[in-house]
Amino acid sequence: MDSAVARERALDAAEELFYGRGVQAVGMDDVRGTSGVSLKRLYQLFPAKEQLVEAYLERRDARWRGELAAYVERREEPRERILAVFDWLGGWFGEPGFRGCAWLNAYGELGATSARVAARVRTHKRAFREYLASLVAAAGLPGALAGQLFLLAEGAMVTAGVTGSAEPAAEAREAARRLLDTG
Amino acid sequence: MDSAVARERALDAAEELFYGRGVQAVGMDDVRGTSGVSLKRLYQLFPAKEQLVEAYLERRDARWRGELAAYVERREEPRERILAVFDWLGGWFGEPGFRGCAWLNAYGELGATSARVAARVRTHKRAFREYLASLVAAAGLPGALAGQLFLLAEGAMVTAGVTGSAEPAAEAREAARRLLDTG
DNA sequence: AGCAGGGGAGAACGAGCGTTCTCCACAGGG
DNA sequence: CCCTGTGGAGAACGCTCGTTCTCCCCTGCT
Repeated sequence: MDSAVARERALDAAEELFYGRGVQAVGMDDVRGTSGVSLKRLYQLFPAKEQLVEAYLERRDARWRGELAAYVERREEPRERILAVFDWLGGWFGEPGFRGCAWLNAYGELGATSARVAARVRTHKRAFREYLASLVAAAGLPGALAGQLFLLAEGAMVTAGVTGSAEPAAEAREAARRLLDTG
Repeated sequence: MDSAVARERALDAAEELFYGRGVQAVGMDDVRGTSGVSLKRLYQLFPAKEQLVEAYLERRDARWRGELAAYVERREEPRERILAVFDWLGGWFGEPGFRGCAWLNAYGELGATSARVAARVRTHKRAFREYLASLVAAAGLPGALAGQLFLLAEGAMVTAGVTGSAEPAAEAREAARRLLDTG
């Protein structure tokens, strides 16, 4: 098996297991069993579990933001684009296997013990916030709105994760709509 | 040492350590060292670590909501009371040693593996949401506002926890004010 | 054919930690 | 003064898990 293929399989397994059960509940041996990549190979590709966690978060970050942006860009109107963020969140929350925001979960588990993971979570959140800011700017709305929309989105993610309901996305969307209409 | 005193000392130590470093990063031996309560006593009072975690969350829940309510009730005007929630959050975020919402942190660490802890987190969040709903109702505002304010508060907590800044409280307050003014 | 080396399977190692056990000091009642 | 039992200190046990090591197969080159 090619190294690149092994790496993808390892990351596929890591993502499925880490996101589904939590990082600490998953051992390297579980990753080996699910991925079919031997321990020796795993440790060649990722010298320690922490680096596998980082790679998992990094790859998921790219995909998550890419899918969000692709969804949003299907709308033409700048204000509609902003609201589309919450529609997309609602779709995500409703997916089978949704277990909250991967980055917040990782931060809760490892933020206190792994500075590298904590930094990666902050990077992801900053990027998401800046993306919202770019949508707000494109709509000609005041910059302060971006932070408020960000808080609504974060609150929706965390609440959907804890309660297992997709409803928070609709609530956040409605709040966002009212903030937009009075901005 | 009286049993009741030992229990309080154990919970004091558990709270300080679990909140400050995360539950999994703290061993029962650390709790013993900090509290001065012997392991034998600890296991008499709390037959397993999970129950110590539950007791920690329960006691903190009572205090957290009590302090919030006491702060809010110093305001007379119903709308001021709602905004006071965000002022109180800002004060909390700025306290030394603030490390995010204890319940969300515990959920991130243990939600996937301990159903009892997960249930206790949901209970706490439901109680907070219902408290907001009571403030909204007392102000004669539409019930849907409560969920939106809740999302802002949750988003502020999680963002303050990850970034270490108290700023999200002010942002959430401003968003809440605008939602109130157009409600 | 012989051999060097990369890779897989899984045992082994070592640390951490939840939980229990051993041993001892000491207080209180006969 | 002895006996009983409660409690503390800390060793011990058992398990999990991250990481490494051993052994062997198989491939590809000479």
